[in-house]
Amino acid sequence: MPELPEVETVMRGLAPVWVGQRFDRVTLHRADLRRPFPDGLGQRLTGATVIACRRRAKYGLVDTDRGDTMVLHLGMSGRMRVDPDAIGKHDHVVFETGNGRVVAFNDARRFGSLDLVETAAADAHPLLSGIGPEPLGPDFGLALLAGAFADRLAPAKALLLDQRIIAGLGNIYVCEALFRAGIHPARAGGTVTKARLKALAAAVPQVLEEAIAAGGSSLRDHAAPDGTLGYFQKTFSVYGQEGNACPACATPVERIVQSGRSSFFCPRCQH
DNA sequence: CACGATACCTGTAAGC
DNA sequence: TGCTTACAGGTATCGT
Repeated sequence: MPELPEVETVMRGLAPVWVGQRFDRVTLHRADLRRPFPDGLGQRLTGATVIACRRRAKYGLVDTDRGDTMVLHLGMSGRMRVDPDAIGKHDHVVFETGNGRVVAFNDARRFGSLDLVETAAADAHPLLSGIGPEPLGPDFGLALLAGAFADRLAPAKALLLDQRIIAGLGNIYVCEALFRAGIHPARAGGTVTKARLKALAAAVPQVLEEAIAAGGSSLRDHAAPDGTLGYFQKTFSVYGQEGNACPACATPVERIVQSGRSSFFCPRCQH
């Protein structure tokens, strides 16, 4: 589910519930997700007060006053359920804070992960150290894209999905950004024109900002951190629109599979 | 090194 | 209706 805008939305929603609050109880309903939980996770968090909820790439970071940072990844199906009516089957970790709020880390497919590292070393965490610049930050722009695309044979789609190049883009927003920039997803990176790279440099932050503003786009199994389901309806220009009219030229949107993943594009607008 | 394919796990929806 | 199959927003790892 979650790409950068969804994780951003989740962390923004978590902040008012957690920041300034102490973890009274942390209950683990299993010992691992994608990987084992770190030793002493519950003890290290219990009694700690949350200082900040933030995001890096698709990772949510929760800093505590003990100098620890919880690093959580929502995988494909992860959600943070706030004040759930009941603890369900896939609520793997349950956090109870001093304000009486309950947050459950729910992840049916268990592709997510949860780790705890020293805050000072968070950037050096093996999951985070190799990740490229934030697309909404100052280091992203035409120069970065031009450098990353130059001489590359890999398709534009694959380059944008590569977290070492840019942080936080996933299948949906890559499809949308390529559409806006008029770039065919299968075009080799090195053959994308300068003009289209420039359009892409503008399109990437644009699609992300719009999604964040919309409260995070979502598919059917995504919920806002406060449980609100109101933003299910966001539709995309090309993502998931196979056979539907391109919003720009009305040509039917096509789907191809690249590296086992669906790419949606307009065959007339994207080259 | 660059790139593609596959595995991980479960739920949902479409197809027969 | 029931069973089977395809597919899902991510990442790590293993071939070629």
